[in-house]
Amino acid sequence: MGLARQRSGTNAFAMDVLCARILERHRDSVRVQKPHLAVPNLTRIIGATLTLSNKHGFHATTLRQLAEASGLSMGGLYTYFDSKPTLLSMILGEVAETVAEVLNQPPADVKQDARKHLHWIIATHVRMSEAMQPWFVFCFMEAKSFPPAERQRAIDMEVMTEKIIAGVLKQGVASGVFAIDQVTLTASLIKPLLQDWYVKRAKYRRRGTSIETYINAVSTFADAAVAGRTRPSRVATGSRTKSRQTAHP
Amino acid sequence: MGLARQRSGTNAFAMDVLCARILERHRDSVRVQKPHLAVPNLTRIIGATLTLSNKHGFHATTLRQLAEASGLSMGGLYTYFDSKPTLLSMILGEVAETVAEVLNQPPADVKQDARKHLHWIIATHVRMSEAMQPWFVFCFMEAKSFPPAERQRAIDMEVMTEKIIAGVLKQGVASGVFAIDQVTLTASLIKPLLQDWYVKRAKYRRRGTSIETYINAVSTFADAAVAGRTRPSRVATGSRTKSRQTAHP
DNA sequence: TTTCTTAGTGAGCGCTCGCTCGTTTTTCCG
DNA sequence: CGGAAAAACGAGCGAGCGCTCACTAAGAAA
Repeated sequence: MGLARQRSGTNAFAMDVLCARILERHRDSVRVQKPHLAVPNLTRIIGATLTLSNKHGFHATTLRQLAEASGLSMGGLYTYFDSKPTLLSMILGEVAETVAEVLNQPPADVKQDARKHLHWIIATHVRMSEAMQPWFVFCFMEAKSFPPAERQRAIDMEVMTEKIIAGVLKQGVASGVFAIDQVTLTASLIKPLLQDWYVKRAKYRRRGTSIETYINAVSTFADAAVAGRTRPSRVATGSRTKSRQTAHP
Repeated sequence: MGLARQRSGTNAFAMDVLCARILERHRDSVRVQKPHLAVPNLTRIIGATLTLSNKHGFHATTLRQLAEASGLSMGGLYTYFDSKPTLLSMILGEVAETVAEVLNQPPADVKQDARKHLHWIIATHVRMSEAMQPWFVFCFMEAKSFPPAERQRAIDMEVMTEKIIAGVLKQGVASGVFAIDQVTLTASLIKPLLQDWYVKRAKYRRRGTSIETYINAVSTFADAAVAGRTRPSRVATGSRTKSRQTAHP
């Protein structure tokens, strides 16, 4: 909702926008009331948490490091969360909410055409994970050390994305555009192709692989796998929809 | 070398075989000399390390838990390694060595045919990761918290596998069997398909997806992506080579 | 100005960590 | 056997963890 109203031209995935959403959701547990103080502080806390955790792991990140990196004191941190696990669940919750919100609202014109829809999901997911890379890496790498409730939420998030893909594949098979005999398995093989972009981001950066090149390659790869009748020879490069998630550069 | 001499019928990827190889490599730092004591003890230590680390993370696994789970005392553990990071590098080193050894020695008949070779790599990698699942998961999930030297080794391992795939793709393009314009990028998209089997093993187990089904699906997927002229309609199910890594059930 | 509220501080608490070392138990061979 | 060498033990160490709380600074209300 906060996300849907986002003006185009503003980055809906910017740190401070996401952190403002976190604040809204945790308004009664965060003890700082004034947004003009709370938003920048929480932004620095979350930013430091993502940076440090993605380097050494969340468990290995100490609150003293976090205090130093975010410019607050030990006690100051505890006016923004009541325990270290809470901090973790703030991040996970925001990612889960955002992913669900974005992927479940494809533009109307895209829904009609299974192949278009598949390409939209690929492009949207890759671009979203690019804009929120530290967040995605955090969820992926730390999921196993989450407390049970958060862990289940991470699994649900994974399952949801796969179900969305599977749904599109099924639609494509029904309308005769795709020819797949194991829809679920195919969907679960497309998923890791989306994840590779953020899990191994450093490798692609080193090689100079652009996000458009990557989206194009995955789309071509997926097209070949779903083996439709009308097989396009190439996916248009840089084809962006008008939707908000492409607002960032 | 220890691996190459393995008799067929014996599981070359069994815990105790791998741990015996670790002992050999660390003979001068392990203080227990007698193999009939050292092998079973180290096997229990490594086993407990993998189990506990894959559940909570290596960093969160304490030496007291490890002592309890392996049936040794705190002090007893330290006759097998001199520090916690050493224990980590024992595991990583063994995986790196084994992967390199196995994937770099394809059967002679397979080397000639690029498509066969690609299928062999897929089947071999998936079967190896199945037999050594906890080891592979450990390396994948803990890589970011390795000390720099070990971390580089993990990256090298990743790069090596990808290079092997890329090499086969290049060969296939040269011999006209494959038609790909971005060999490296295609290779780096095949890699996560191999990893998904062990990273998300629980999901596939829950769904009852057999290893043969998975190998077959990935092979078909890859075949479609490399878009050769002579396109086989289906990969033979359960086609095993005579090589040692298929000895386990 | 004075008072009251909110945001932020940091030394210190209880606890557990990785690791050590003097001691005890087990093994093995003459 | 007996006894020395090898292996295993586990209480204890200093360090550093997550977290607390008596406190101060600063802005708003009176």
